[in-house]
Amino acid sequence: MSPRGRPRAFDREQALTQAMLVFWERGYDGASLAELTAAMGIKPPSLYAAFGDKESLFREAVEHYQSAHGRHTMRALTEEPTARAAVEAMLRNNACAYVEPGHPKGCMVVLAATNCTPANASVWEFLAASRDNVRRALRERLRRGVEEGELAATVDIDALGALYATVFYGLTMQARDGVSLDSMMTVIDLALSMWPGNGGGAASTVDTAPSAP
Amino acid sequence: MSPRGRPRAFDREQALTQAMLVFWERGYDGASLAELTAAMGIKPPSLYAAFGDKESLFREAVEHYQSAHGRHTMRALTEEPTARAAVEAMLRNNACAYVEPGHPKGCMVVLAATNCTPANASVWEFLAASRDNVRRALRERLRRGVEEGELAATVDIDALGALYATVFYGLTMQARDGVSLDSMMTVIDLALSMWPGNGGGAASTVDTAPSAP
DNA sequence: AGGATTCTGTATCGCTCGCTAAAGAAGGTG
DNA sequence: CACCTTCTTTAGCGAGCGATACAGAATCCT
Repeated sequence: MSPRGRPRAFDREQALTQAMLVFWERGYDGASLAELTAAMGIKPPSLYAAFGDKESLFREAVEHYQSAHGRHTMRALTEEPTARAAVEAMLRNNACAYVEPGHPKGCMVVLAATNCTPANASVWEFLAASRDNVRRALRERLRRGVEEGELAATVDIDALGALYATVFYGLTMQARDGVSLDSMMTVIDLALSMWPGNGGGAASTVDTAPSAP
Repeated sequence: MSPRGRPRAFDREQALTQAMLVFWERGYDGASLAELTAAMGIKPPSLYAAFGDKESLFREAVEHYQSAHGRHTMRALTEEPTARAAVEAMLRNNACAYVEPGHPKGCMVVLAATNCTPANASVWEFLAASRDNVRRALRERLRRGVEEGELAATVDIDALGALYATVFYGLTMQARDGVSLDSMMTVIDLALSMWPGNGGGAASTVDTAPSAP
């Protein structure tokens, strides 16, 4: 039951990966069709036949990114046994992913369209919605932590969620600006040292400068 | 001693302000000459005569931004009496500035060129250098805090500086994504609650959900 | 006044953008 | 084999980009 007509001469998945890398590094507007087709090893008509237009290709590239590199985030927030472990895993796994060799630094969902122009408004909203999903999942995980007795009922869920979201998105800027993984891990140490009910507070944590587990 | 020739028919400072607003919202690449000249109320030849080329105009716009809106940052880090007050003023003043009406949200130095393309590489480096200046000034202020006895000599200056830089840059993403000033202020409350030697730690701060001073 | 100088508006320039028409190439199906 | 379908290639479309040539207008200096 093979498809009729001339078979496709390139690997669609592989081409999509290359497109993702270009979008990741250049952003949506900054990635030109010329650079995309060159990286994918195909000509424009093949791209349009296989992926639609530039925006459709971008959306597929983002989904590919989320399943290949951003996977940690939602997995941590849904599968880790405790809220604290979830936040820690989310931050540490992403920090590691941000500086892996072989791809641009930082989070594609944050960096691929920071400016909203009339031309890319729908792309911006697409990424903004994804970022809001993370914020919502983070709050939800904290709420579950309260429900399960891990966190005191008096803890301000929204405030704590906003703090770790801020750190989360700040790490992407740090990574893109070339900050080392060690530095990011120490930032995460500090950010987690103020987890509610952690006891000692920040000072002791800073003084002993612990390393990541 | 007036200049010879036909006098300029527009206010250079005012035109620069309008250009700054366009770059702030659209980013360097996303701001077209058409939109810039329309906002400035002038035609392309006037722009090129007064500002050079697009990149020179952008650099001037960034300098204008830094003296008009980013002024708080370096002022706080150099003029506040204590390191803690400096960090707090830097974060709070910027959070307020990020959501002021009348201009785009978030920090222009962070948002105007997040992606580095061959065409805008020098612009990217210009902004990245400015961000590194903030990191350096932040570390320097903390180091001074140790020198003056405000912070214990055992405190890890680099780690603490990296943490507040991460929060600082994360706040810009939060602001651009529409997070409220209240939420950002609460994030700053939490981030400051783990200042070394703060005593109680985070839990009590979260429980009482204090408001900003 | 007359000339020198500088700014302004019109009308482009060459280039790159995202995208596509048209023809040839490679497979299946009779 | 002829025929149909689908992909690939070449070539180029209209639009928008950053930047400018040119002529006219406004000011100063002599």
